[in-house]
Amino acid sequence: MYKLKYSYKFNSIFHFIKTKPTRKIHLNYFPTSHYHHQCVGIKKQLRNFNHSRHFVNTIKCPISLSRYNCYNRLQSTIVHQQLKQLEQLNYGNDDPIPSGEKENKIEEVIHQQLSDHVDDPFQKREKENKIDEVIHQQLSDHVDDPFQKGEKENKIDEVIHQQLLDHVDDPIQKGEKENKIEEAIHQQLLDHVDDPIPKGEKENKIDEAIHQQLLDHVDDPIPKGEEKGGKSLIDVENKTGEEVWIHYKSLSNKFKDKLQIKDFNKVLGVFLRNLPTDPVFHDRMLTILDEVNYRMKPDESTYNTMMSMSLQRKNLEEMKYYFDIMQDQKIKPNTITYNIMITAIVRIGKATQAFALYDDMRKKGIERNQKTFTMLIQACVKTRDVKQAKSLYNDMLKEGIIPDVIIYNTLINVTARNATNLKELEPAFNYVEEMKQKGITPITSTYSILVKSLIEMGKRTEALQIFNQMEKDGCKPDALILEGIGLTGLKSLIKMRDTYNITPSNEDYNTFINQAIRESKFNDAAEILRIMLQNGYQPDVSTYSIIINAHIKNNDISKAMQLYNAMKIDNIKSDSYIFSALIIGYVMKKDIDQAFNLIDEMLNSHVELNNRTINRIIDTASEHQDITIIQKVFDRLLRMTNPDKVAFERVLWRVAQTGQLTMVENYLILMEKYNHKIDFDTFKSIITGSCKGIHLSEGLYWYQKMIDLKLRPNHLLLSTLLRCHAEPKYSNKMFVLWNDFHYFGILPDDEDIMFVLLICREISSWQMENRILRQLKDLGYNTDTYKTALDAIDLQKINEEDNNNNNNNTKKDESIQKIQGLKLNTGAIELWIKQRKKSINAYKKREIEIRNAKENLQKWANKVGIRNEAKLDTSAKKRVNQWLPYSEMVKLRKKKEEEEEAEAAAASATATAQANINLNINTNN
DNA sequence: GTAGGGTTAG
Repeated sequence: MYKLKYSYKFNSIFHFIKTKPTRKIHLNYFPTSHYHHQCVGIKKQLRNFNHSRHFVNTIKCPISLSRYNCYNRLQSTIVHQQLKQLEQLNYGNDDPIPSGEKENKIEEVIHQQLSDHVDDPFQKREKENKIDEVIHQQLSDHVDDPFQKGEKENKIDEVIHQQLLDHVDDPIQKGEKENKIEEAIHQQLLDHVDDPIPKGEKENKIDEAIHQQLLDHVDDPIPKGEEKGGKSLIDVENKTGEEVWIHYKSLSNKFKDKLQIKDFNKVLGVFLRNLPTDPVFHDRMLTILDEVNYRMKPDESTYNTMMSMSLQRKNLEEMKYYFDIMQDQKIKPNTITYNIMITAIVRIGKATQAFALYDDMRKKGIERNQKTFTMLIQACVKTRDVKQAKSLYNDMLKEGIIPDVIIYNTLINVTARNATNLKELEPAFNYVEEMKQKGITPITSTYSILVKSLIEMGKRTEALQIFNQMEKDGCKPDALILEGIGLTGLKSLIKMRDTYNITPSNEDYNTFINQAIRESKFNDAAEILRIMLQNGYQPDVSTYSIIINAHIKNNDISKAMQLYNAMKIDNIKSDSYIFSALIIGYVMKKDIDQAFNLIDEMLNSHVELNNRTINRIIDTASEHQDITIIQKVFDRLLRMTNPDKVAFERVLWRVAQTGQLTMVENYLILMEKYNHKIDFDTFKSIITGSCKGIHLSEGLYWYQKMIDLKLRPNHLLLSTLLRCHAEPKYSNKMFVLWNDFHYFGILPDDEDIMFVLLICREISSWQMENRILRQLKDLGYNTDTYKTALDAIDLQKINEEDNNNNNNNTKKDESIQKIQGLKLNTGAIELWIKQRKKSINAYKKREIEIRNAKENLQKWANKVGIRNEAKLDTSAKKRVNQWLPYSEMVKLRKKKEEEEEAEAAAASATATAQANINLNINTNN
């Protein structure tokens, strides 16, 4: 099977298929989901071109985008590919058809094909939905009767609700200054946004003006002289993103032909800057990239801008896609390209990958600059490696790069974050001295970092010294450093305004409001908002977001929605955080319909329903006792998005808590249908879910299933299972699990060992206890420690029982105490759990012992385990037989890989010989 | 004003 990479042009794929008529093809065309529909389109195209006998598969999309996005994207991308393809296939190079006619024909064909394509995903979707419906009906048939438990939950709900109401109402009844959020802040924000009509009118006028300009522009013939004059043909200066978009759309094809790559890049740059205020610019940027790809070759700036877009959208997969595709197109990444990649990777905390990119840069001779090193030093925050930061700083100096204030701040930050005492913080102060000597003035955040670190150490006096130092250095405080020294909310605002004579920024105001709300000083928050509005500052997304979130936390969705609607009038676009908060609010209230209305609105305004939000929604729905809630929610999510594997697994985790095997199975079927691989993590979710719901036999059922599928458990899973079975009545099952530690070569930790040994004591199985101690000895453990721990606990237990018996006839309340004590201490396990902290500390110094045990265990798993087979119980024996020794497995895997490589090499050779096209062929796997 | 960095948050 061939796997075609996404970077190949549609034509190349066609050629390839023509030359390899009998091959199965795995069409791995584009990794993002709007391209998923292109795959659908291409499949259809292939069928149109009589290649139906070729089996073309699409891959699953790693990114979930709404179908709305797909719909929009479909038009621009497919048109260009089809144009190219039609030009070559239908008309060749000699062009027998007069140009006007040709264009019309192409347009006709495209139009036809486009409408085919547009319909296709939806038709397919409909069919799928029907299947879903059936499955979901089946699933909901299996719902556990939730009402018994539900009643209890409702009561808890009631109590909480009452508490919240109390919390909100109390101040008013008492007439205290601290108020609920309601009237005060809320009303101000609402008042602020009255009168939407004048704004609308104003906008209409702007629209008209732009429209007129455009008409003028289009009518104007393009002056020929300007073409090569280097003067830009498209004017983006002093224009809003919206204006540029309208301008761009109005340009004729002929005019666009005259545009150079620089012009397109400029437009992309404008759109990028507009992305934070309106996510619709994401689609617009993709459209521009399509046009560039159609008309010419993008350059590194084009892709850098696209990657910067991905950086903003926090979409690393998308970014990697651009990074790969630009190299496929033989466009060389530059410093900026790498800086963007490194920034993104450091932000997700993968320091080693970031350093690998740095090495890559050095190998390729790509210059590093200040920004590169800032991010690399920043990566050391995550690895807690101050030395590495220092050495990177030295590397930087060696390369002749002059440090600036941000580099110093980062260095100081790395040092401060890892300092636990004044001595460790000293290098940070040295950096401050060094920068001052080099004539670089520290800024507020420089002091801020130090103050924060000192406060965390409990060094308040020193923190205040730094704050005073800042004032002496002529540096003005901001909301953050004031918070550092303990000033927040309204107090902080007044201090800033009256003592320091500083006009707070919009961010300062937002911080103050946030602080006040956090401290439940709602009247203060309202006052801050009043001052803010009075001073002519407009509330922005953050202001709204802070207050909406406060409402949601107070369980007041209607107030939150009022503000949401107010934002619309205020013409501020809600971001994914706001939507997410509101949707969660509705799910908490079990109002699924409203939640999904909001999701619809969210998608319509081009805010992506990201996996983070999807998973939050699922988690919130999970918390309801009523299992149908999460089923309903997930069902509807499936209809409109493409939830990731983790989302499925979260649902499985919750569903498994009901202990219903068929329900779990149905979700597994569903998961498979959505092309998600069912692997260890999937079973981990199911098994831990079963354990949480105390459905132990179901948990073991899935565990067995997992092993049947030749999936290997890890320590955490085995340990979890072992712990749930740590009761005398489950002792047999527990010993099977204990054996599995050895079969799978997983080293039990001290807690695991104690759990098993304690159960042996509880059921008085000396034989088993001895066996386990022998095994441990084989592994190189010092078994005396465990024996001592066991004996200590046993003694206590006996003592307590004795006491209890002796005191039986004394004072009544004392005996009640004893009975309660006994209840808590039934079983040695509980007793040990209470004390285990001590014992774990006692074992801490045994690192070498544990390392040796690991090695021994591996040997044991490979050889001894099988030799000792006779001693094992039957189900364990079966398991051992299923599992080859590790080294055998490695050998087999290597052999398989080699075979596949050989096959691929042969296939590749023939492919290149037959088709003289630039196609890379990868083996599957 | 073609693209990239630190301190804070929902």
